[in-house]
Amino acid sequence: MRLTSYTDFTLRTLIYLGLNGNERATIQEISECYGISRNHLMKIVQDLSHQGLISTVRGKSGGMYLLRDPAEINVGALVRRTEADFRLVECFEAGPNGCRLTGGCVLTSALRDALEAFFEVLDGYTLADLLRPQRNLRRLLGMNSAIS
Amino acid sequence: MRLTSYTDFTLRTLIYLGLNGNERATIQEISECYGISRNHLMKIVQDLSHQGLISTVRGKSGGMYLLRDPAEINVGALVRRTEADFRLVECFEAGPNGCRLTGGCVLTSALRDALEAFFEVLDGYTLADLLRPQRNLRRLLGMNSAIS
DNA sequence: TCAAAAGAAGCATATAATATGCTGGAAACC
DNA sequence: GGTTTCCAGCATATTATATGCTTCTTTTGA
Repeated sequence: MRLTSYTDFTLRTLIYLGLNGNERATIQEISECYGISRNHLMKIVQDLSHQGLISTVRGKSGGMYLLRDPAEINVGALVRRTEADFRLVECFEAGPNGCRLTGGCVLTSALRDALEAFFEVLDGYTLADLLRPQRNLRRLLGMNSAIS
Repeated sequence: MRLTSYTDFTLRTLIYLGLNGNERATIQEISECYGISRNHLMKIVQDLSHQGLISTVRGKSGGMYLLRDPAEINVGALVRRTEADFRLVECFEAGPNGCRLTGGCVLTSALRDALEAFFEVLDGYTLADLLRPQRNLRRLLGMNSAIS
């Protein structure tokens, strides 16, 4: 039971951008800072862009920046979107799946409830909460101490 | 985000045995009933046996049966055990992991809380709860209508 | 105006976790 | 004694995910 690094990187990218203020950040810069794959990050950035969370600018002196107020970006909603596959067990999907217990099994609903509880916690966080220890985080990322 | 089929099959096996009463069930029988791999189930059964949840008997007319009262078998505890890897994100594990935010990041604790909430729900269920619609479940599995 | 910097898009490959299969062995029963 | 069943270890297949590669297009600044 784990989240994909896709989700992980999505959140970390938003944290980076949130800390970065009005400055533009490039994919190159973020991938190097976190030590993650540039290609993988590329797709994440495109998704974030399609979702309208960030704006990307091509060309020289291009890059990306947050479009929305961090307080409006909900972590739970974000994870629900990036994490595509919530099929905790085979029987989570509708239709004939082979498990003969389908229809009478209490387990399915128990797991659904548990998953819901998981997200309810995350729904209580916004990106702004993740950015709270701003000074410390900026230091960890080696950003300039002046906050834009 | 999904559980392994190992966990799924573990739970289904216990449900089968719970419904099966004092009868012995063979690996063959259970794997055919659910349409799952005999080999995979073999390992699950061995683990359940090592955990002291079931007793296995070799040889002709051998098989397995539940050792403990279903009301004493907690679903949360079971899933915690069968699902080995809870590293939701890279930074879940201690030590140097590469993420520069480690130490100042709120995300880690948010995810820990969410995971805890997930398990708290499952901790509220025992195998006995899963067996509740007994008659219906036995019918779904094609078991004899007489309950031993 | 042209070259360099940056993102866009599609496809191919690698990696890692999980699941499945295979072979041989040992115990229990009839 | 032989058949049935679980036991154990190793090998292979499958799948989702992550990474890499190549070729674009857009933008900007010298």
